Amino acid sequence: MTDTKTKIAAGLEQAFAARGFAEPSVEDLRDAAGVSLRTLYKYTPSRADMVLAALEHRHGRYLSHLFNDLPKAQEAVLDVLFERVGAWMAIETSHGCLFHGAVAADPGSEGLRALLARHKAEVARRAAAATGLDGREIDLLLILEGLTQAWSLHRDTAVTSAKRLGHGLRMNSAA
Amino acid sequence: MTDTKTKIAAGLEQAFAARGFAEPSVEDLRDAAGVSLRTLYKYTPSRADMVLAALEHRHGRYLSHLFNDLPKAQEAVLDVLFERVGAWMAIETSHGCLFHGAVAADPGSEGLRALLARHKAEVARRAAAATGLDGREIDLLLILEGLTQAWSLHRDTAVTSAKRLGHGLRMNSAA
DNA sequence: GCGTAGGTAGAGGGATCACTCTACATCGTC
DNA sequence: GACGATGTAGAGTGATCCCTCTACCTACGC
Repeated sequence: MTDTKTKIAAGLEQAFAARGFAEPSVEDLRDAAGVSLRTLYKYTPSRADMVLAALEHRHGRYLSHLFNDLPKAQEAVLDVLFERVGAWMAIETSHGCLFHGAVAADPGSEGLRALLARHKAEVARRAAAATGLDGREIDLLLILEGLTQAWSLHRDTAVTSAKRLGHGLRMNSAA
Repeated sequence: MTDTKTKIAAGLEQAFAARGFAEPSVEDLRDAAGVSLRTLYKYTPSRADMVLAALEHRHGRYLSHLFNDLPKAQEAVLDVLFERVGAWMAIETSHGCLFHGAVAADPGSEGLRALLARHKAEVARRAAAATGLDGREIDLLLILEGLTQAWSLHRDTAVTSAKRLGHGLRMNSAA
């Protein structure tokens, strides 16, 4: 049996991703987590902690999805990354970044903001490393963010647009 | 006296922008709108309608802020637009796009999704028209979205990054 | 002077919610 | 076979929330 903590985190992540952060009640979250209310509160002592646990779990899954088993040739990596973002959106979330959504739902939480910053920084860092575009972390992050947001309205068109912007990035990288 | 409807919409917009969509109670919103509870419900018969009214108001203000009094020379317009986005974020919102935030807070609302789509489509359309980059609406939208999201973490660095990406866009636009 | 339109003030209902607590089940270990 | 750790089941509590409703006020046209 998978240990209880990750089972809870996985269930919470699914619930928040599917229904947003405002709507699901703690009892809904209990059902999604597949444990009793007492156990749920043992691992996540408040509803805010449930949000944090869900995002922490998603962070790990997102990094794996994007960066595992990338092609060796660095020129090919960028397109693959953008395609994987599109695939992630199609499978996991119909709308925007869950981390930004969590902060938007509760702008007063310092813990959420810190987690968001950490998540984005690590995505940008690993994207730059994987593509060889060191020093261009923020350019990469901007395209990735734009793709994530625009995908919900434009699907594959947004992916090809991100690829085009990414290629331009590599061109004037040499300059 | 400004008419009651816009006074309410302006107050609601400020309240949601400052405190998110989940936290403020209807009584908080009443205080922000500066009217009585009865009048508030007369113009916006449910809390969901209050969200819609606030976003409708912001839509108009955002378009004015971005597109009024742009320079005549189209080559200069793109940079001005990105700077205005940065200025908007600094003044109006510390975090992300309010429209995306509203959808994230209540993913089930069809009305919100429709409003989001309309808002983004009009921003992209007018940005393309103002810059002369017709046919590149989605590229422009992707940069604008990326800038809006990344600004909260990287401030001016995100603006200069958007400018760089925008210039690349113009270059291979000739190709 | 009076009616009407559009406003204020605020109490109250009915429902929901986050969270706690009691009582009981299961299982591996000595 | 007793025990401690870890789990389930679910009722109860106090607070909060959205929304309605009654009662009253003010400005203005005729």
